[in-house]
Amino acid sequence: MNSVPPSGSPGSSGPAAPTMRDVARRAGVSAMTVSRVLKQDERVNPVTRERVLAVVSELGYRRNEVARNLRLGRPSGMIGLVVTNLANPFYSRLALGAEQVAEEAGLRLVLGNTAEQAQRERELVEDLVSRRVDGMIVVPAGASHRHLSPASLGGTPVVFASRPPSGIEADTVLVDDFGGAREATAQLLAEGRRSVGFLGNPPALFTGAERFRGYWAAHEEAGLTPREDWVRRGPHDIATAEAAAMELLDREDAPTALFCTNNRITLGAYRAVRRLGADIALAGFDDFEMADMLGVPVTVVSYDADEVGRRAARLLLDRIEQGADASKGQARRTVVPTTVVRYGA
Amino acid sequence: MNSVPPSGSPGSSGPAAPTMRDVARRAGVSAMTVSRVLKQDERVNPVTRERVLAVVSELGYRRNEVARNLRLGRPSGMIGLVVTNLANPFYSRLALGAEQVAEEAGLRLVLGNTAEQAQRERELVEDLVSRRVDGMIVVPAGASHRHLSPASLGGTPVVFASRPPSGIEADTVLVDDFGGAREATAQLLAEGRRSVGFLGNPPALFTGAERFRGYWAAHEEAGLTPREDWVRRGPHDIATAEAAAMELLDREDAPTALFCTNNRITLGAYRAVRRLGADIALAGFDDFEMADMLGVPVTVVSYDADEVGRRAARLLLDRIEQGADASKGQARRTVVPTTVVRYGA
DNA sequence: CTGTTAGCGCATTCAT
DNA sequence: ATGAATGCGCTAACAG
Repeated sequence: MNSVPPSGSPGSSGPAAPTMRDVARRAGVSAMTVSRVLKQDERVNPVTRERVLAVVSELGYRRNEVARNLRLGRPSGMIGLVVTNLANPFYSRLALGAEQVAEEAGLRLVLGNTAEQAQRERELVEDLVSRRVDGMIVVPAGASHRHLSPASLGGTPVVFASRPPSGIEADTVLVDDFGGAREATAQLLAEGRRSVGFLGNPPALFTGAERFRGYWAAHEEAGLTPREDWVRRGPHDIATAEAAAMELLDREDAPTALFCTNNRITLGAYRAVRRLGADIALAGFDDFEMADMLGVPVTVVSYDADEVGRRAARLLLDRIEQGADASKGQARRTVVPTTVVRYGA
Repeated sequence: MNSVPPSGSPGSSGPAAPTMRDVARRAGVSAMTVSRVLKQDERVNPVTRERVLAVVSELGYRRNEVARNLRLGRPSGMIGLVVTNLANPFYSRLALGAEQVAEEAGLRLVLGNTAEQAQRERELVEDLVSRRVDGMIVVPAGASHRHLSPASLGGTPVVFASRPPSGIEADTVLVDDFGGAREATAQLLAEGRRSVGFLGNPPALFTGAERFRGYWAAHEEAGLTPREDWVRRGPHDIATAEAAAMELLDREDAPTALFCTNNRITLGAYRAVRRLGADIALAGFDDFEMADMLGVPVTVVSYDADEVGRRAARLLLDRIEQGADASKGQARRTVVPTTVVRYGA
């Protein structure tokens, strides 16, 4: 599918990048000496060093890191980042956080977007292993993740982010989906909104299931049981959320509040509330700008998406440093905390 | 299916990934035959092929693409993407667009974030060249871009995105900053808002300068001259934009409309308008959700950020295919169009 | 201090 | 249809 070979140069190959030998020849030394100079090896005659450096800059020579890594038996010095949807700000922040940590360790990030397609994920991961990445961070797409086990990856360390692996053990960074949803829902209930509807992610998605669990738990702790007919687990964008909210709110026994599983859903619900002019309180996962300017009470579950990426990268770096023993040791799981923020009406 | 990695030495280095020779030995053939099988070379005995493939799957062997590319004298099959701020949705969409096109060509994306620091950009670019990327897409940060010329990059093709290079010629993809700003401002003027303030980016930024030019041009075309004291080029986030807008609007001779150079500025201005309860029309670059629900008239300059990334990637692929002749041929410049959308009061 | 030898994993060329 | 030699660019390990 995507195995189109990288385009070589069909025509006249341009002036090939100079090699160490080119530098060596021009400086009247051996390649080894050039190598030593570039490696900051102290035991090189200062005069020789200067001469070499002069030629290096004259020729615009750059050490070929690819060949270097090969010779040193090292991986590529890159880590793979496989996300499901880079257009989602959550994942671009995650990428940013991961990039920061990787950068500090001198590692580069190779990006892949799966668009939630398990098949693409498979190919991507395969390709990254073939490129000898040091490790990878994956937001898993499909249901089965056996193809992501260290074994089938030839030992390349993997860290899961945002969603846990199923069927295998591996380091994982999650958001406190359950706790955040529970706290936000509890907030609504505590404010006297006793009938809270649910709008959002399908249960097949880990985050969807967890947030629904939290919504439910908050009710139980308040001695309540949510009404199933106030639960809508279909909407996935602003438009469908708006429609679902309209349908939920525009009737006799409508709920007096809604819990939404992400900010797109919240925005859709908000539109419905505005159109109906009803006194409905909103709560939702994901903070967003303007939440305080909406004119209706909004409770938001906020968290640091960058931190998810940073932690994932740190876990991965740990594994990478462990080398062969990476597969040993317990899989670690860390949960990034959430904060519930209440914006006044 | 189940691969049992050979138990490695108890020391440090884990079970090294199997090589072609390992496969060859186990299959009782030469490495060359394995290579041929993996290359889909037809002239291999079908029986031999099957035997080899069996061992490949048994050992979980993966061809080392790094070594392969080195041997073939090819670059790494990756393209570098250097952006100034991945947290900005514009750039994450750009990345997504570039990834799509790269993916189709079988190329991977290597990501780097400069945080607008020229020094980081320099290092990043240097590193990418050393890693032998096929080419790179850069949103340039500093003022001088000579370090990004094909010459100082050893011939690695570069495409500029969002901002043009200064001092060198290179393929570039821009957004119609001028046209969009002009049209949005003209819209305000046509609606009878004859006094339009300006809020936004410093002129040092290309986009800031262009959008200001557009703002100015719209006035001239209407036979007007903007009042300098209605221009605020300092604000860079919501808070500072809100403050600047407050200061601009809360006085006798306040403008009746504001043009904002990006959506963060627009949101800040909106906050000020809401707080003052004044009849102020807003126009701004960048579309955003909820623009139609703000309760004040808002005109927005919308454009396809993915398209910027896609076009940049296509230009780059062109250059890459040209091979040595990449430096030849005119630098091409393409401008992604903008659409002005008017959201009712 | 500096050079020579050898080889990382793979594929081209030339053999058989 | 298959294998042996050779080298991509680089560097550890040994000379000297």
